Amino acid sequence: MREDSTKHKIIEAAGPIFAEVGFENGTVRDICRAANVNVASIKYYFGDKKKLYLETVLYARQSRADRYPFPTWSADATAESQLYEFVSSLLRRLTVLQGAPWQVNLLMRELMKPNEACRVIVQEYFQPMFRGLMALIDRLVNCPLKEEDRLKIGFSIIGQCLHYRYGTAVMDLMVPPGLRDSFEIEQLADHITKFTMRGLQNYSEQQVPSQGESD
Amino acid sequence: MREDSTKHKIIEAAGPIFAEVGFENGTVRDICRAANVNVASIKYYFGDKKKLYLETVLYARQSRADRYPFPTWSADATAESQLYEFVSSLLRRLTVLQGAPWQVNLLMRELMKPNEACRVIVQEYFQPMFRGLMALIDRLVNCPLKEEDRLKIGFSIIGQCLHYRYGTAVMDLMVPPGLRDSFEIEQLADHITKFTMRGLQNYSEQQVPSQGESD
DNA sequence: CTATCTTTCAAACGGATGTTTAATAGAATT
DNA sequence: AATTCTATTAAACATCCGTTTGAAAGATAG
Repeated sequence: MREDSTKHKIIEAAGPIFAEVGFENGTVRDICRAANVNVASIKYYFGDKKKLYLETVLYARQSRADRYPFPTWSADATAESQLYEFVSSLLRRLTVLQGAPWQVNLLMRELMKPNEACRVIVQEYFQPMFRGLMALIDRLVNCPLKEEDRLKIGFSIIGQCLHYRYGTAVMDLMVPPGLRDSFEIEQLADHITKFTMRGLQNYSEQQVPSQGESD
Repeated sequence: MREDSTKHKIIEAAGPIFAEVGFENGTVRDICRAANVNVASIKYYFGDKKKLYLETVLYARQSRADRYPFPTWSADATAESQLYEFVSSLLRRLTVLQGAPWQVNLLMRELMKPNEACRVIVQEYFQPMFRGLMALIDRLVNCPLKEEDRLKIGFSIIGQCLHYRYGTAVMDLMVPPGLRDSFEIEQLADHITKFTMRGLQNYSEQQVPSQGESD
């Protein structure tokens, strides 16, 4: 698709708008004004607003995948340094604490309130990342894992990261201004890595006594 | 407020609608049809749609606080059993893995995309819970903590829990049907508790060697 | 009963939305 | 040059939105 084609201009204008206010609240008039095209162009090129949204979401996924093909870990790196790399790159992708590019916001919006594009995104975008993480977990743990435990550990890692995106508003009210310096991406990744490493270190060797076990 | 008053009927009808589709997409006509009242009632009782939304959010907060005042831990329980109690009650509050009542969904929506009601909710609903968690963390860790570390640990715990609500759509596609039995609240709470306990156990005694530290 | 206040109602207002039309301009083809 | 296809345009259409109106119905008090 040519960079200056009308279709491309519309998608590039629709992306940030849909990402910020969602499908319903993004009006075709706003989009067309931002793209400097006539309103009728949407019917002409996409059929209707819904199809424009779908193409915009898939375009966002594609352009993110192009820019971040997939983190390739150097084979000789330690498993822990790979975990750190995974966590920090995930935080960076979500551009936690910064304004995220519209592609990320649009994909997150789609994942949280799934439309038709969600399945495609999960399969092509999320699952490969998650499989990489699961393989990494196997390398981090000193014993074979049950599938369900692998999943839960993966969710624990991802949950720690995603919370810094979901809970932005809450965090702003919880973290005193004087401590903001301690919540940069590197330090968050460092904390999450260490927290997770300890959580996994003696995963099977020594079970912590737990009350949840017996009742 | 009387149970059958018009005002009460409107709020009870507005709650589920706003919770499901948000403020902008919830129409006063839909709400009034659901409540079996005339559209003009909204102006009469609330002034306008915005004020109705605000009152509905605060009503949701109040009714949740009434139902779940705050978990009172028995003083003689071990810190770990208190952590398990905290985690499982949080999961249960969010009614992870179930359809949540509209009050929860509305509050979550408000926390993620804050309007004016957000500050009140954070202050009256979230901060007390979080303070309780931080005090619990102090009891779990065998050394004095820096404030920023306390916060990060708290976010790690809460992040693990909240991910099971945020990521519902993703999880449904990630967890094979055969493994669903392993993802009941008790087992999730058990995993998160153990994972966290290990993450904290030797928090200061022995630092895991980390690559994130030196670069 | 009368008068006053509160509550409900159908209808309409002004504006915004997604969509469609019919005409026009430009490029490509014959 | 004449024709055909593509692309763009301003304007209109039908619908929905939040809000408002003015009158009717109901309750309350004198």
